[in-house]
Amino acid sequence: MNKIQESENCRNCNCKSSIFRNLTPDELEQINQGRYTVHYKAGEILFKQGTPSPHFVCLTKGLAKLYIEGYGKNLILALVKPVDYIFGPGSYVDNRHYYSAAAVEETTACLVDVNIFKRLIKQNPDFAEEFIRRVSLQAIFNFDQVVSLTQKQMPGRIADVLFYLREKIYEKNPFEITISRQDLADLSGMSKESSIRILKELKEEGILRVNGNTIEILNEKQLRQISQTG
Amino acid sequence: MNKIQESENCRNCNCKSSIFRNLTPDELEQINQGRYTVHYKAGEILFKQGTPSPHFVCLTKGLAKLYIEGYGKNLILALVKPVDYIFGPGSYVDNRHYYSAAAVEETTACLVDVNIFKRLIKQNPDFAEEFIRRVSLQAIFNFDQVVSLTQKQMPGRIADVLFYLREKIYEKNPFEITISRQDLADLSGMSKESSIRILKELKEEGILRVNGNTIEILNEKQLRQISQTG
DNA sequence: TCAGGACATTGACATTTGTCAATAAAAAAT
DNA sequence: ATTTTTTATTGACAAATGTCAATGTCCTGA
Repeated sequence: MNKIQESENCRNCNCKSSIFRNLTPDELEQINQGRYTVHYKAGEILFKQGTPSPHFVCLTKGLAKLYIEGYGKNLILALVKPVDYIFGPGSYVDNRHYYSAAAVEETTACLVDVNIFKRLIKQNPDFAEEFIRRVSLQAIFNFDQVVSLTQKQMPGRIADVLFYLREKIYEKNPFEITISRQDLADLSGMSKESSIRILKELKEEGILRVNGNTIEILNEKQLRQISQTG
Repeated sequence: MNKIQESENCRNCNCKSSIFRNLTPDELEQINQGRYTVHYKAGEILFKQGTPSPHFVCLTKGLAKLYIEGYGKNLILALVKPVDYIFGPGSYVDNRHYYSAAAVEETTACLVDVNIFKRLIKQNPDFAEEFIRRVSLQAIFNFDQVVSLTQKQMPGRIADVLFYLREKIYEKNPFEITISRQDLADLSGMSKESSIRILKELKEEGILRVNGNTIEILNEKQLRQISQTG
């Protein structure tokens, strides 16, 4: 479907995360040495919150969700699609995962030894700076999310999630979601019944077209308005 | 009141953040060159969300709150006390602040030119690694916070904030809060009326002693229980 | 094809939480 | 000391949201 293609070797691979752009061929070769590829079926868990975190994970195919297992409910922090990576804060603290990750679709990932990654961070200042920049972007994204979750009412939260799905994940409109209604709820901090109801209301108001898992944003302006109003 | 004391010079200063422990005397001198001290009265704003972010800010006295100005409400992300620093993610993205900071008490801070800080990050890999470690700790803290805010009911959220205040900010019990009830509400994502009511209920149940701004956790076990139950 | 299971949908209802208005208390200013 | 202003408190009520139970739909495997 697109030009992304795996390679035997990180040097020639065109499905590596752009975070690696500052690495020399030799450094890429070091990454390659400590790397292996894994396939996951939809629903399979990549790693569980609380377990050791020995890998930098780079998604080359599919879709994964990152979620915190809270008190009865889950909170989905983000969806990750190719070519992006998963590298949680625990790697620099206590080598534990602070969230779980699961494949939403059939997924392929490259795992890289975390120590190699950290060694390169210390060796290559440009790489380190790029890494810090990405961690910062992540933090900014999280700020938006926490404001949405704590200060907006349900329609506003659903609106934000729909924009996120359209702009960052599926990148088209209409888009066919591969996540469940429960996932939609876990992304927007509400019960699945509520997420279904809000979706239905937005449909009845003509703001969305919803047909099973196909969603189209019909009235972007009004949805944007709902996102703002809370 | 304590042994913390400012100095003319970062090298001899014993109120510098421990993040600087990996710097050489020469590097500390570089920090010192681009540094100046500022005093703030209670309530004064250190910087506003959206404005340029030219400084690494290190608190040497007082207490500050970091808060996102959302839709009508504020969300307090953290309180910062000496000797700790404020350095938001915008510095590595677009040089803008993504949250505001205001003095809660009479406060003193050292401001350091952000470019000097970033230069040292690139020069000194140990310093860079320590910085990444701290950013990671921050992220982990934020995870706990977002779970509390999105998955717990009001008593659980207040319980979490009370533990935070006792363990991380005032570091004693009983403790006298210097933040308002509105701030308490902004920390726990609710209206100030609700924060007052929950405090009252916890008092009536004998879990807290509340007298004006003095709070004592009387039944830690039960409060812990409330935090867990949601 | 059919049975079983997972996911989606809906309605009724209880609970949680916010809003508004009134009052009290405390702090700041004159 | 007194007024003014801010902050804290309380109660009544409305709105938002979750829970539970029933039902429908879709998909999978025998």
